[in-house]
Amino acid sequence: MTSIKGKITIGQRNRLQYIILGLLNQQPQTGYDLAKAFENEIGEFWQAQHSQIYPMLKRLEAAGEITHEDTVAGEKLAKKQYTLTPTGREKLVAWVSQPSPELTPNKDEFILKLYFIKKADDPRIQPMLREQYQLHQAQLQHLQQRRETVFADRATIDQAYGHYLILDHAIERETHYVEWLAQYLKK
Amino acid sequence: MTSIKGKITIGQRNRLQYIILGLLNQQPQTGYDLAKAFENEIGEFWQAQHSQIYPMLKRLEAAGEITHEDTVAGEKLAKKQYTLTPTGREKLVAWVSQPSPELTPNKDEFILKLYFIKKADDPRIQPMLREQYQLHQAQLQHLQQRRETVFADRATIDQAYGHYLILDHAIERETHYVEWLAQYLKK
DNA sequence: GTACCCATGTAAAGTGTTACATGATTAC
DNA sequence: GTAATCATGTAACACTTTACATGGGTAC
Repeated sequence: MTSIKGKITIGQRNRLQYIILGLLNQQPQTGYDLAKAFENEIGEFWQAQHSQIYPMLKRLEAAGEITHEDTVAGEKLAKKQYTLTPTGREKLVAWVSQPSPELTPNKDEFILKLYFIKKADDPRIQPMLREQYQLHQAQLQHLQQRRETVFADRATIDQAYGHYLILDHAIERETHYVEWLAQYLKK
Repeated sequence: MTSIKGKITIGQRNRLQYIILGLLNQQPQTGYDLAKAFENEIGEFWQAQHSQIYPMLKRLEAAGEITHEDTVAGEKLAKKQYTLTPTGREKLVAWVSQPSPELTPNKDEFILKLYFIKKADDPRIQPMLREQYQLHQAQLQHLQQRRETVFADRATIDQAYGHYLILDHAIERETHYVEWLAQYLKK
C-alpha cells in the first residue's frame, strides 16, 4: 500500500499547538477543559493528555499567542482561563488555510494482525472479526447518539458546521468499517 | 466523539517489534527490506524508518527472537539476513492471538482543520474538499492497481489472505472517504 | 563518472504516554 | 466522610522523525 510518493508523514510538526489554538478560538477555556475536549469532541481524530497540554499552554503564552486570566471557583480553587491573542488567531487562520497534502497512516493493530495471517481458513480470523465488530458497532452507536443530542436542533448545524462535518465523517467511517467486518464475518 | 470508555491508546506498547517479527515470519529479510515493506506493504497501517528498524533488530536479536546471517552481494556489499527463531515465532503468535480491544484515533489534519471552521458558507471549505478529493482519489487508484497486480492470480488470495483482507479494507476505506468528500463537494 | 538505489548504522530532537504529586469541590 | 470530579503541574520513559554519516552496486 505505497503512498503516492512515499510522503505519508505525521508528527514533528507540532500540530498540537494549532489544535489548542483552534479549541481556544471556539471559546476561552482552561487546560482541564481542553483535555476534556480531546476526549470528547475530537478524540476520534487527535488525542492529548493534560501532561502534554499544560506545558504547551505555557509555550503558547510565552510566544504571545494566548493569554490567561486567573479565576477562582468556590472558595479558592485556582483556574487559568486561556484566550487567543490576535497573533494566535492569525497563526490559527494561517494553519487552517494551508494545504494538507499528506495522507496519514491510520495505525490499526487489528488490521496488522490480520495481515500476518496467511490462510483464509485460519480459525483465529472469525473471533477477531467478531471482536472488532462489537467494538466498532458500539462506537458507531455512541457517535450516532452524540449527533442526535448535539445537533438535535438542526439550526446548530450552521453554527458549528465543521463539528457537524467531522462527526458525520466519523459516523460514515465507522458505518463502513462495520459493514466491511460484517461482509467477512458471514463467510 | 468520546471513545467508549476513554480508552483509546496507542504507543508505549512496542508494537513495532511484533510487526517486524510478523514481516520476518513471512520471509527472512534485511533491515533494508523491512524498511521497504513499511513503505509499500503496510504503509497504510503502520510506518517505521530505518533508523527505528535497525536498533529494533538488534534488540530482538539480543532477546533471542531473531538471528541473522551475514551475506555478501556482489563484491563486498554486506547484508544481514534476519530470520525468526522459535522463540520469536511464539511471541508473534501470542501477539496475534491476543485481543485488540482498543480503538485507534485516526489522526487526520484535514478533518481537524474542518472542525475549526464554523460557518457552512466559509469559502475555504470547497477548495479544501477539492484538495482532499484529489489526494484520496489518487491513493484509491493506486491501491486498486496494486490489488490488480498483486492478486492478478486469484489463487494467491488464499496464500496471502491477510494481505488480501487489509488491501481490501484500505480500498474500501478510501472509496468511502472519496464518496464522503464528493457528497459535500456538490453543495 | 554520475545519479540512483542498496545497505547499515548513530545522533539529536521532537512528540506522546504513564506515573508521580498535590489540592479543591461536589454529590451522596 | 468519601468517592468522583475539577484543576494544575512535573518527571521519567517510550516512541518517532529528521539529520548526520558511510560505503557498495548498477544503469546510463
